[in-house]
Amino acid sequence: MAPHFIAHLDMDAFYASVELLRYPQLRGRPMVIGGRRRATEGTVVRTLREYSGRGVITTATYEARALGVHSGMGLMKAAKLAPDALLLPADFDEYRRYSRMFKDAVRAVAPHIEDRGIDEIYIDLTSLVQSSAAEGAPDPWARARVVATDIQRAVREATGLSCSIGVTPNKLLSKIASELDKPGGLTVLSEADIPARVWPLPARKVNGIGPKASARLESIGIRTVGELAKADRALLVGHFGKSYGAWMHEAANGRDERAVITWSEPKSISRETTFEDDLHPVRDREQLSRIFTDLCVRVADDLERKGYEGKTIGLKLRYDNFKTVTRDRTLAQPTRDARTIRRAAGECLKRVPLDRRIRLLGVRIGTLSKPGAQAPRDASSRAAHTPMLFEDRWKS
DNA sequence: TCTGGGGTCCTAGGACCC
DNA sequence: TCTGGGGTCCTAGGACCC
Repeated sequence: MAPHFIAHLDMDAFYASVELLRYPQLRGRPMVIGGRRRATEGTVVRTLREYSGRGVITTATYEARALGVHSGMGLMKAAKLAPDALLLPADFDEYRRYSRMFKDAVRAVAPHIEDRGIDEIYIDLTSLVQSSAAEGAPDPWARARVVATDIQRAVREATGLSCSIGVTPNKLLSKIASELDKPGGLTVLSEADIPARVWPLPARKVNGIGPKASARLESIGIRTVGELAKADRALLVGHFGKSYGAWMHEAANGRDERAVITWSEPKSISRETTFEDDLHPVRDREQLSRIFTDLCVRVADDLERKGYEGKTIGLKLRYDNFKTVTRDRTLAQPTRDARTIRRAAGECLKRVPLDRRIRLLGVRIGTLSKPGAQAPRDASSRAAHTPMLFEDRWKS
């Protein structure tokens, strides 16, 4: 089979880098993005020391990372490590604008791209590498490197931002490769490079092996990708199940057949919020009710704006001890109406214990479809017989 | 002063259907 | 009454990713 040339492109410290375009005088200083915007929009730029409240770091500049802080870290913890690091609130509208700009710039060079969120994409370079065979270098991997360099230049010219790219025969390896030489890196790996470049890495570097799985791997003496690749398949299947265990073994050996998908339908839409202070289910019920209704309205607005309706309404609730529960309910007909969503979510609320303070409240809608389109035929009529409405908790 | 907000996918049991 | 196999939908939770 002809080899594929798949790139993974990852913007370098994306949110922070966008902010530095606005505040170039801050360049070189440790800086993190995160937290809520102040109600009083006075001084936007503060230091971590001055912050109090909930929130996590969404992006840290490389200067801040050198001080031990990283994305996902709680801001209060980060403040202890780097009290003088600058803190900026996130401006997602601006980041989305730059996201569109860099993706458009890439698309102009290499149109076959898969969105993986605001700051990264996969790009299938195969046909470009093939079609450059006539005028380019004889080695296709050298030609892939040229294309990737063109892409990096296009991104920089369009946005002023830098990115890192990995090019390999598949998505899994490219995702690993793009991280190997950040920021501004370009790492090209073929099959033959896997033992030297990938096997020494911690198993955690494989996209899909998270904190839980890597901890369990360590408990059976597997720390690196190479150790995972050489592990007995049956052992992995025994520990992680047929599907996940076998996948892990394939992944560690650099095998991945997934195609670059240029578009897919959304599966769900949700809105959630973590409160500044935990709320009491009874004493703060009016505030909760307002927030609850607002979340439903925002979900309905999102549906409207994106042109979907949905059938399964979900409630998510996180208690002060961080335990999270969800409930959902499938309606007979899809909806995009805020009141209908609110009513269904309200029914979900009645099925959840309310004996602790609440940290987070969220509303979700799934089983999406386009209104007007013929709904997928549902032979079952179970969804149609809805239980009687109880008295509304957190009545709207 | 731990731990945001938006997602996807998987598992597993029970209901229900053929 | 003692017994199938396969398939889909619904629900709850959890791992993982950006």
